[in-house]
Amino acid sequence: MSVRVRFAPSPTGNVHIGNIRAAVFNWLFARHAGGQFLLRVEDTDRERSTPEAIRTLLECMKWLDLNYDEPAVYQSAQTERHLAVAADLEARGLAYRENKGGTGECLIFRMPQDGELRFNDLVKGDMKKKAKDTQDFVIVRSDNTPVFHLANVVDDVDMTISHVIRGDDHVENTFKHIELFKAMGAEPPQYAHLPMIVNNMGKPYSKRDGAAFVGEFKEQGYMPDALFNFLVLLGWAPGGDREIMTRDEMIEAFTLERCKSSAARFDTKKLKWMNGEYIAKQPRDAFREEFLARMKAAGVPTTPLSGDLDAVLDPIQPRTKTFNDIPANCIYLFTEEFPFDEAAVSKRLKPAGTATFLREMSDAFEALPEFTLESTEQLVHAKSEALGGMGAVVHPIRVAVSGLSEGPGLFELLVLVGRERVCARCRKAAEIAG
RNA sequence: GCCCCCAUCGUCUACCGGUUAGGACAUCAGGUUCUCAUCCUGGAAAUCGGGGUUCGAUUCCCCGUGGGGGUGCCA
Repeated sequence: MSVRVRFAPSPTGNVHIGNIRAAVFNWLFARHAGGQFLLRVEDTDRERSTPEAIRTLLECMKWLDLNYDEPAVYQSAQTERHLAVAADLEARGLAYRENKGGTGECLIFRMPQDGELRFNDLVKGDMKKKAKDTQDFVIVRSDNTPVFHLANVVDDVDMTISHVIRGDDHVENTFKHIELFKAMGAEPPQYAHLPMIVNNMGKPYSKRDGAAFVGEFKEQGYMPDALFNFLVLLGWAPGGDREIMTRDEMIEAFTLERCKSSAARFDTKKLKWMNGEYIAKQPRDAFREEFLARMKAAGVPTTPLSGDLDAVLDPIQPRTKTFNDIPANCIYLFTEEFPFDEAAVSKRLKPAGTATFLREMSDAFEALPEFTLESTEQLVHAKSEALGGMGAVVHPIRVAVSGLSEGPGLFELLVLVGRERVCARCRKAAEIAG
């Protein structure tokens, strides 16, 4: 039987990180097996399933490059089919009507009462449950709309899904779903239930724990490949010591047998580290594009005060952890209107004598026959001997010129800013220093 | 309450009966460097508890404890 899997989210306007992880695993599984990965939009909730919400979902898929092999299926278009199956089930006595809860008659599917129900979960292993511990369940509401269980199974049958890979929270549902498959005379798919992604408290990861939706990671400046790679490592490991991998390597190595069945905590620190690794290795063109977008969004000019853009990007790219910290980290290279970091000012500019020192430096820079990496370094070295250490010279200059206590190498920075501006900034900082 | 599942450093994980229990993030201490980032070296850091099975258990089984999930005319 050929491998056909699906990602079946309901479009709510946001795609939860745990949900997209399921999509990632489905995608990897399909690609590894050379099968099909399909998208089914479970848009039966008319309230929340707006065109906007669907667009957001599709954008997330695209952003993470989770390409699907057939046109997306919209569940809302299958309602007639769901109800037809329900009617058939009722006609065959497999479901019955009852006014449960007094809101009108609904259709209830009959679960077996004797024996044991079981299935082999590809991640969790042999799963079993006594039939008496299960309950009949509603498949069509009193307002004649199909319930999730029915719609989900009917669609899986129609789409000839071979493997259902989904979150842990569906384990119990599986016993119901399998009975539904059997009632429809269909072979149940293979199941694989993925562990949940939890927060520091071990609770399901939610908005309260930080970025919880794919869109938020995008906004915060994470690269899709980095997020993808990080997500893959939550509940799965390729074996050996590999962590940062290309998609092809992941596809090659991915198997459900290597999936864990215990919950995984979402560690933002590691994601951030990984993102930095991906950004550093990113082609310059892609980085430049993202850089420009972030600067524009922050309202910062995108033409360097001097030199060409790539000369500025050289020292910036390897230092960038997330795209959204770009503007603050290099604004001083693009405008004179840059802020001074308070802590840096009090530590490096406030000490007595700094004002005088900066004015001297300004004069000294002015007097240099040429303003280069070598000449500035030579000058600073000379000064440092008189002042007891490079640090005493380098730090105040750095803060004066960039407003920050960290960044590219000082001489690189000086040349990037240019002599004229360096001198002006030193004098201006001298005033701040008092 | 009842049902189901899970359990290795702080975190993500490797190990599929015999290892000084490995790696990564984070962290700490050095080194390189003008800062930061990078890079290099080193440190601290784990098998939830109790029973079995076995010559030998992190690994297999049982119980306990802890955590999670389910128990909707939500999905």
